[in-house]
Amino acid sequence: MRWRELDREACSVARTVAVIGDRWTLLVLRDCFLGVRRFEEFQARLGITRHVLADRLRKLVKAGVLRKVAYERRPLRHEYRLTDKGLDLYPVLMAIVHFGDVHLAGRRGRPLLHRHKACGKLFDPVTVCSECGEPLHARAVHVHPGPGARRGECIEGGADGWTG
Amino acid sequence: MRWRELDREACSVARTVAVIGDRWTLLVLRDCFLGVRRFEEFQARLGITRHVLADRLRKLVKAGVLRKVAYERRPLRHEYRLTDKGLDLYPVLMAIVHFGDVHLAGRRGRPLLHRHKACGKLFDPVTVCSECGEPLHARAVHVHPGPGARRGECIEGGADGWTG
DNA sequence: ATCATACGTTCTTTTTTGGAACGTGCAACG
DNA sequence: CGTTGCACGTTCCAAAAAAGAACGTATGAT
Repeated sequence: MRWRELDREACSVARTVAVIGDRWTLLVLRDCFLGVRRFEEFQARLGITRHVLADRLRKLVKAGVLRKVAYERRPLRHEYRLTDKGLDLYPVLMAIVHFGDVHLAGRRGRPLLHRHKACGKLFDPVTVCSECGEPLHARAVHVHPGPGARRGECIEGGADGWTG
Repeated sequence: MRWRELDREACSVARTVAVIGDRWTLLVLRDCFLGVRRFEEFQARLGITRHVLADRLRKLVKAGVLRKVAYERRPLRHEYRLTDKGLDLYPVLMAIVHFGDVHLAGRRGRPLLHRHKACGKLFDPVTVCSECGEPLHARAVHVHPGPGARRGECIEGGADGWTG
């Protein structure tokens, strides 16, 4: 399987990975959620090659995650902003941040704190079941083919044996 | 910034991306959560090069996400299983799946359905605030430096301007 | 004129990946 | 005993992607 075939897999992980599954793309998105919008600022903060940055921004625009907005004419200048679709990646980024906070923070503690404006408190993101509201654990979920499944892809037999 | 410098950044996204921020690694983890454990099965399902698969499994073991377990002696054979740390990546994978389900599913619908054993219902993962339990939206979160922050990294000034 | 700014592109070198074959240890078959 | 098959990799070479630095372009400020 190559990059260009990934988005044709009948698997939501594969299709999403085709969009964001790249170290630079994820870091670009992190910066987007922190308010970065301009080419030069991404480049300076990330230390990414200009060539690769141009490529990743182009791909994110094509995927509908970012949009290019002119903020000045004469000379014409653009900036990159998250679309609504892009904002929907927030849970992915928060889940990544939380894993890092819990498992990879140095002894000084986590680098960034998050405050929920609605309740005013510092918080951690928690992934819960949409139906009962209880926190989700891998072992408490059973998975089976949906309408978009294709035979022999993504899930094959009983796929419950990961426990242990 | 190169791969090998990523994990030294004072940023939970960068550190997590240093572990999982790679297309193949994410697909390997997907398969782990679907019950795949053996080299040959990863290779057959993913179509990944054996060389790259060996490399990714080695890195995941080194990162403490997977562990190598002997399931047979004479000949000695190993399989790869998620550790507790690895199981903590479940919210990341579920967030990725959900984004794919919502934004990238074909017209036939989502490829996979998830049932919560605790309540018995088909569900979607929802990311909520640990303090008030309300669903999180990017615009409702304010971010500021924590104890592990380093000057000039990850967040610089007011970082609330991503809206719009 | 010269410099600075913002947003890229071009060029060359280094690193990573794809693809196929080979190596190892052992068991089962004929 | 020789052969086949399996599980788990490693090795080798060609192709693709990334790093690093310089160049291009349009404009406005000094």
